[in-house]
Amino acid sequence: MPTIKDVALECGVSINTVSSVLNNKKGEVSAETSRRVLEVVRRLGYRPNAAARGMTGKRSYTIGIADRYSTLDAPDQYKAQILEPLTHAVRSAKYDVLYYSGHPEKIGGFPAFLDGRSEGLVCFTGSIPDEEIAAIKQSGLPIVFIAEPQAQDIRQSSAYVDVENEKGGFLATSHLISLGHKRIGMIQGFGVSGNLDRLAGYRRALDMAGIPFNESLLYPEIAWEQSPEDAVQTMLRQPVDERPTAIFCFNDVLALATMTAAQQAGIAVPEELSIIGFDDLPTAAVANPTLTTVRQPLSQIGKRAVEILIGIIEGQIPSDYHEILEPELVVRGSTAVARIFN
Amino acid sequence: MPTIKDVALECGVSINTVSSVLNNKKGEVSAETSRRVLEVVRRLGYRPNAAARGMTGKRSYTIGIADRYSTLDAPDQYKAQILEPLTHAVRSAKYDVLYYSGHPEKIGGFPAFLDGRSEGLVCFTGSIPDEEIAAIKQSGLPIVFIAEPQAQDIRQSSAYVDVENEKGGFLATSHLISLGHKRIGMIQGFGVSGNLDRLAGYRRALDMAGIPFNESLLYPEIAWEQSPEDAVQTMLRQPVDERPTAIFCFNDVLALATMTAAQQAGIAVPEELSIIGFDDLPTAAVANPTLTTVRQPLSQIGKRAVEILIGIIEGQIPSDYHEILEPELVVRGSTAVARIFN
DNA sequence: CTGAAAGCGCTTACAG
DNA sequence: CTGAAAGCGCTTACAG
Repeated sequence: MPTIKDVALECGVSINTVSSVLNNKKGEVSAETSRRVLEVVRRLGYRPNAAARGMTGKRSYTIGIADRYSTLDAPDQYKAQILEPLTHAVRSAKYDVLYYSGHPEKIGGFPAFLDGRSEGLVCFTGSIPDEEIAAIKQSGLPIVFIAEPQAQDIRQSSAYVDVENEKGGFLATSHLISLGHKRIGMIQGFGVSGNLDRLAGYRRALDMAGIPFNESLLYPEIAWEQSPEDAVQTMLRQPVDERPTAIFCFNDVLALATMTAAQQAGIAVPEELSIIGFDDLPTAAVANPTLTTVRQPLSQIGKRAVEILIGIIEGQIPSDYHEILEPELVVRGSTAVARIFN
Repeated sequence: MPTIKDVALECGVSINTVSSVLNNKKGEVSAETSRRVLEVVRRLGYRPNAAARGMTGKRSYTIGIADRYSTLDAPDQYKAQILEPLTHAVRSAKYDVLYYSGHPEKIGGFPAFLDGRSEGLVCFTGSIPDEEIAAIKQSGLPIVFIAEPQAQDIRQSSAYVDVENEKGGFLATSHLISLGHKRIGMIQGFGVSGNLDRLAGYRRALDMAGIPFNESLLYPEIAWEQSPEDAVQTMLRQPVDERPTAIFCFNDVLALATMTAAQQAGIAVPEELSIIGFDDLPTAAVANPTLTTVRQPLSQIGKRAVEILIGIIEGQIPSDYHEILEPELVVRGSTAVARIFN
């Protein structure tokens, strides 16, 4: 690859002159010289080296995506739904997108996200360990979280985009209650504070309906991830008048796994067990039966995250700006009127 | 952000020592010093600046995506289907993905793809002007094209992944012929040589069936992109015994547009007009009627492009390697036995 | 309007 | 085992 020196030599001018031409320093270079330089630049196919420019404080117009790599990494519809509009928005703003592989082994134990190549970061909260989140925050790099960070101090001082989780949990649970269900289970997620809010919404809906909260109907995510079949079996082993007739899963992936496991165990969905998810992934609409769920506006989340980040980078939006979007109940085929004895 | 100097100062060692520790020069630094350096690195949250590293010839483990930005840029399912597995494959290999916005205004007229930030490029052939493709090739940067490049010299000397387009065109047309169609139109795409191959396959199928090729049944893409309705109307204005009873569209987007336009014009699909597309985008399966099409293994294309590119970068695959994948006929609801007088 | 010099943050031979 | 020096390719004041 030719360097600025090659161009200067070929033109018989100094490298400063070439640099001035390329950076549009108006009035500092004669039209004639400028023309000649540009011609050589074109002929040689010269392109300023981004690393060298970066060293001199030039902007890179690059936005990084911070997401932790994992070898288990299955195709993740949740992220894919966010990433597409996100990338699109970045490109529309004429920035580049750097998607870090996020592999921890790469250099020491430090998040590569801070390697100076990006002017700002969109961070998938749920997939980054808290200590790295703290390090990223501390660096002062502009950042927008997708889903609110767990730690309160970080949350308050950070920009993030999220759905109103408490309301989502409330909508889901209220829907089940409106169908006559009284023993409503919940599969709880961990790791992100949004999941606690979904639980809070679940409890508020029960309260409002005068249904006492029953801790034994709360199932931890972990068991379901390891083996949904076993978890369902365990749940069904409870006496008929104690087991749930409906279950609210903190996300669609788990809801779908639960549905499959229940069907394999001979439990009809929704006739014997109503299931409601959260997210509204594309798969939810084509599952069998189709999955009732609480919709997150994922594409809006991706788009807004970028717009806010660029706003912060360019100084028009405060760095602790948050945006909370509305969840929406999407009723489909996996929930039905309660039929089993209550 | 702290620099290597800060770390050295804090440790009371020279910057070379810090650098040696960070780059794992075994045996060159005492265990004790190393430990101390690492401790300070951690405490300061120091992260080597990628730009500075890049300047000294260090590898960046970054793969660039060359794709031309356009303001029209609507969500593009074709690219999205390729990009997801592509990104996934890059991350699995522990490389980062740099998705260039590709906006031409950015610096002079030169493809930013050559700015030195990537070790190799995956290039969407169809969306990059030929002159830029030539510039990219000339740079010597490892590159894999998605869809074969038009210019023969470049094609022969380049690595690319593509579907067997001629065979795809043959499969599509043979399917229509097997349903009894004789007047089979084709909407032709331009810009990429693969489209010529699809046309060649169309002609071969006609030949084999002894159906004479009729140029008036060839419709140029451009008219259909500007206004599918008008194009359909023009087509239907032909006398009943001259207009096509079936049409092969070079891609699904156009096939879907044609289907909608035909329906709006009161033409029943597939009863009065059979339509077959190419690609098998997700939308094809949920259209009404569902779209018969020739499937490209898009996710395989994305994955293989990356694997080949990394192979080239790491010297295990020749830089003119090509891989041609099999197309597959997917029969759905938009094609039916010919009923109109032939 | 043009050129010589310093410096950005790192790594890599090369001395000690 | 550790440090001083050069250099990567650029840009930015600063002289002329």
